[in-house]
Amino acid sequence: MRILVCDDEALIRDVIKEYLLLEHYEVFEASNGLDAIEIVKNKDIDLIVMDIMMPKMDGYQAINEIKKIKDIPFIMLSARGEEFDKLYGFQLGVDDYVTKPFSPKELVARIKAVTKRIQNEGLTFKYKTLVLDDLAHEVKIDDKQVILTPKEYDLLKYFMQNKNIALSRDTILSNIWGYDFFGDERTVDTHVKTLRNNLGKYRDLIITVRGMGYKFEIKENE
Amino acid sequence: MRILVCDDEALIRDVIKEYLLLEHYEVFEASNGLDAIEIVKNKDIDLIVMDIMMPKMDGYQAINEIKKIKDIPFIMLSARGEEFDKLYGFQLGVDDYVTKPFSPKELVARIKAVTKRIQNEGLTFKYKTLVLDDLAHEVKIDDKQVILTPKEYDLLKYFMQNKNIALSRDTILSNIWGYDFFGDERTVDTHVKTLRNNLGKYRDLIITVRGMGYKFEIKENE
DNA sequence: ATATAATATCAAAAAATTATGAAAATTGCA
DNA sequence: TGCAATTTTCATAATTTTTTGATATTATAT
Repeated sequence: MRILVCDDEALIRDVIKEYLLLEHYEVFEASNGLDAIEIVKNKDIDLIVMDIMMPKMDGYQAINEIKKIKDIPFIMLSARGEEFDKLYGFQLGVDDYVTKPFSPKELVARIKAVTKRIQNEGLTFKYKTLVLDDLAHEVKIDDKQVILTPKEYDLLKYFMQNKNIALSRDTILSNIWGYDFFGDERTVDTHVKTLRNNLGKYRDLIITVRGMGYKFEIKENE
Repeated sequence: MRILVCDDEALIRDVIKEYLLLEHYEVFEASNGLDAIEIVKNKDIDLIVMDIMMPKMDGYQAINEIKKIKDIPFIMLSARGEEFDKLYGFQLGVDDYVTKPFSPKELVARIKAVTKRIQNEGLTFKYKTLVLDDLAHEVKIDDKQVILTPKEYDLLKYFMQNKNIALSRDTILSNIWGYDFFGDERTVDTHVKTLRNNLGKYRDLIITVRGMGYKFEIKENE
């Protein structure tokens, strides 16, 4: 997974780079939009971390140019207080954004989330006649489509990606709701309930692990 | 899990402490970097919450010194508006940081996230056909799942982690129930009983050490 | 062998956890 | 904006687990 970090401050680039290297990403650096475009042309970049405020060509312009070349996911860095209108007005194609000052861990978590999304893009998860087609974003049982709400869909996908692993409510929350969800843990229970109801004969695949959380359990030899 | 909170403001320390105690962390306090170093030397601290701005020795210096002694995860507290450069120039190895004013809930959530990473997870313990798979949070004997209650599971895991070591009821209680359990020591006996029953042919692995406690004894050469 | 101390067992009470249903809040969209 | 769908919260029911305390059993020293 190759990541391009574009920021005019070398210090920030370095810090981000250090953290990403720890996670075994391949990291490229650019100090301005023009350099970034050059790198995108020559390297097979999977994700770009782009600062908005930069001399010469700002982050928005750079993204515009890059989008013409290749469709790459972006995470934007913005200084606190930068106009949110502009931020929101732009967001076609921006996958996430992070406000400075940010915690390195937060940035890495978001990058991970996006890259994970990329890696699982279009994957299909199956168990017997239960099929989750992520590209079509639909779920079928016995070849018949099952209508799920967005959260139910995310939850099922997360379960299928992590089959046979006991997942705490906390883990589920931070992976599906985001690390910054500070609501009630019981929320998970409710969604498990509705998801189970929608899974019909497969409802028992979601096992309650008392004192722990839930587990999507499938016996491999069937 | 032992946490050291280092901040020159007693009020802030107290608030953090209150919240952490609710989560059953053991909390130590230091009002300056020097004290923090002393505590790290003498107590087995698992995580440090460190304010950056402090008199005498600031948070950065303290971290530098502590890192020489022991590699402990840090969460930094920084006042909003503290120089961005300084913040980023330093914190390789800082696991997260939180900007003041922060919500206690947020801080606790971040602490939880870091401590969770620390704890050994996903391990598998085996003895002959007795297998404890911690990731799946399940126990099997002869490839057949054995249903255990949470306490039984924790107890078995603890035994398997400490095989061939005689463990007093007191030690077992403080490790599985927590240091703040004020109940009867006989409680352990009851759980040992039910665990033995569930272990079937392996029930004799748990040996009673009269006048002392219990021991999970396995002969390595079998 | 017997007394004594420690452990094992048991079942009922207490506590904790999860499931569920419904209301309230939020979000997304026409 | 207002409607419909979704998400979240919250109270209560259902279930499971934990603890307690009484009694039985076992081990040990004399």
